[in-house]
Amino acid sequence: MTNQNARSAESVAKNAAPGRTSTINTDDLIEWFAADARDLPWRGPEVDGWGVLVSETMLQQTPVARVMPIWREWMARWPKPSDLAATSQAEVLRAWGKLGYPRRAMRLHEAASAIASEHDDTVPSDVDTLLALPGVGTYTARAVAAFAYGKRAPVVDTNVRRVVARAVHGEGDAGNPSPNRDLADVDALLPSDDRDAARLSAALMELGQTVCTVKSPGCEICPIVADCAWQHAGRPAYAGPPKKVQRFAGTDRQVRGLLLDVLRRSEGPVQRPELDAVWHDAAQRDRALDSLLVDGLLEQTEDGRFGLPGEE
DNA sequence: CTCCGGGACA
DNA sequence: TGTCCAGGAG
Repeated sequence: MTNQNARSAESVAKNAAPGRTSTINTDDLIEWFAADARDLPWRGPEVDGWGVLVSETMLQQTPVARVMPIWREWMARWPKPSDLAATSQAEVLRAWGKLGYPRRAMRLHEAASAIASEHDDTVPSDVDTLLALPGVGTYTARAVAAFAYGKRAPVVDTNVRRVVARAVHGEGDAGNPSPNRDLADVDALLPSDDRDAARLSAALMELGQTVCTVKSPGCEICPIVADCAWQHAGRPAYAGPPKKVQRFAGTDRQVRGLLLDVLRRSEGPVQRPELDAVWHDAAQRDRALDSLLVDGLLEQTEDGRFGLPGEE
């Protein structure tokens, strides 16, 4: 195992100066991950690119605990992209359940069709090819390349951004996302070897999720605390611009969720009054219903009822 | 920059 | 009640 970021006398000296950029010991992090990583189902050796793509899509803005049962069910029902592609949108939306952001399910369904028809039913390993798939963005494309195919690709999610902001830059937390800067920061940390780089990417995410957390970081058990610029700077509080908080209660998002839940739980299309019952504000209800139709998450039947797409 | 779900936990 | 959670797209 090679390590391009071995700690040097110079970097240790730099670490001692608060507020300065530091270099973390990537070997320590990789070793820690090998010993302490959680045993998540999509990390199994038998999991292929499809399993990783499904897990990464489900994990977008969604906690691990909620994803696990749904991911297992999907893998059992649809072990290959073509299996999902052959399924109706209505069935896919029901199986997505209450994971949230159901447009993800529609995009994954579209991606499965593209993979089946254009990529020989095999999830691509090339980042640019992955990026062309619906629902696959900067994060997911690199996560699949690294975790499924062991490639060297900077994988930057909210956790990695926080770890880098702290350990490398000595800041309390990351500011607004800046994709190019974030990718460059992480790229600079990655060993040149593909396998080691992929392991480090997984380790950085795991550290941010389980140790270097937002509220109560476990610095006392952190494998790279000796090199952490934030630690050396006295763990300063976040000093950047205030982060934007999105409301949920009372928003169109909530109404859309309530409407869709009626359809998920019904056998087939329902009459308008059944939908109207879920929300008091008629104008907002209509707006939400219309947006669901526009998004293709709902369809209207010939006789005026509403149902999940692709349903009779 | 705004919108897009939903649940758990302080 | 507020906050966070393996983001992506318009």
